[in-house]
Amino acid sequence: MKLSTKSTYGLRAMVNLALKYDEGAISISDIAKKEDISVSYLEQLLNRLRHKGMLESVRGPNGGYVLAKRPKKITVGDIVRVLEGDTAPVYCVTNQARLKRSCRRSTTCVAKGVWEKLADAIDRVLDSVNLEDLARQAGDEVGHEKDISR
Amino acid sequence: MKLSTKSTYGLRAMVNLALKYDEGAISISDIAKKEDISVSYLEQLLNRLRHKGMLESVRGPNGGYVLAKRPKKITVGDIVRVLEGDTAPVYCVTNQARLKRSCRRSTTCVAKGVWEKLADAIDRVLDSVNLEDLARQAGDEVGHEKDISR
DNA sequence: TTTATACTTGACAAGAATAGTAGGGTATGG
DNA sequence: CCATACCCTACTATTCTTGTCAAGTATAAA
Repeated sequence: MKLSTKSTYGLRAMVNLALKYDEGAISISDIAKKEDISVSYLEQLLNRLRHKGMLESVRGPNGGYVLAKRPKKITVGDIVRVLEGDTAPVYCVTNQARLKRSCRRSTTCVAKGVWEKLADAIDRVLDSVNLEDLARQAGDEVGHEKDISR
Repeated sequence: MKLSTKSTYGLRAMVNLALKYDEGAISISDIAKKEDISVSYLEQLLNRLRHKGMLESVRGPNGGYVLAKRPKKITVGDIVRVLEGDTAPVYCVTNQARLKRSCRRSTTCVAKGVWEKLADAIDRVLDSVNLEDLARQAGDEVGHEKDISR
């Protein structure tokens, strides 16, 4: 019942991009360095996000990635669903037909109700937070650090 | 972000035991047969639940397992925590000191807030349902089937 | 036009976790 | 005393995770 590093790294990368949304393309290596993530691994994650329409890429020198939508329009849930494949805690309650595996055991169906409630709660939380929220928080942190330093 | 079969099998087994809470010990093989789970595998799960004080065992002929507490006193969360080890979606927000791994990345801390909200939501759902609830549901299902069959 | 930069893609691989199997040992009711 | 059923440990096959590596392609700038 753990999120993989795909989601946690991916979210961190996306927050970085949200913080620099108005500054043009940011390169993978910049993010990788700042977040201490392997460049090759991060490449895979960002590419996947690009294919799903959350990022746009610019090739060549000074290239990099840019959010494809405004930070407010991208939720944590969007990112996790792309990178984790699915947010459902068990396959029988996923809403992605491709992954769905039904079960015909009688008491499993009793359990199913709990898993459905759980899946709803998870989605509700993940979709309640967007990149703008997180970027603002990150910005506040920086401001706070400055206050302390004087 | 998936629960393992440990939790799903374990919960199904526990619901079976809740349904027969007043009928003395139920053997592993009975449950295994009914739920179509390997006996050896189920043994491991029930033993672990016993060590954590959720089950009591009776050895010898007519032996088996009995819930150690009233069904109402055992939540789905209790079972998942025993079998899954932990319900937290990432290690940095677990409340089990043994598993905790902290991170010192700046933007990770931004993400941490989301993971904490998620961990809370998960626990809230899992602890809101107990075995009595599920047993009652299972009982209703049976009654409903009977109604249909006449 | 050349070159360095940076994204693109696919294959591969070590390590951990999952989902079991196997096979002995121990207690106990009949 | 013996069949039943729990008890315990070790082992294994498979899958998933977490990367690495190599060989591209596109493009801005010199």
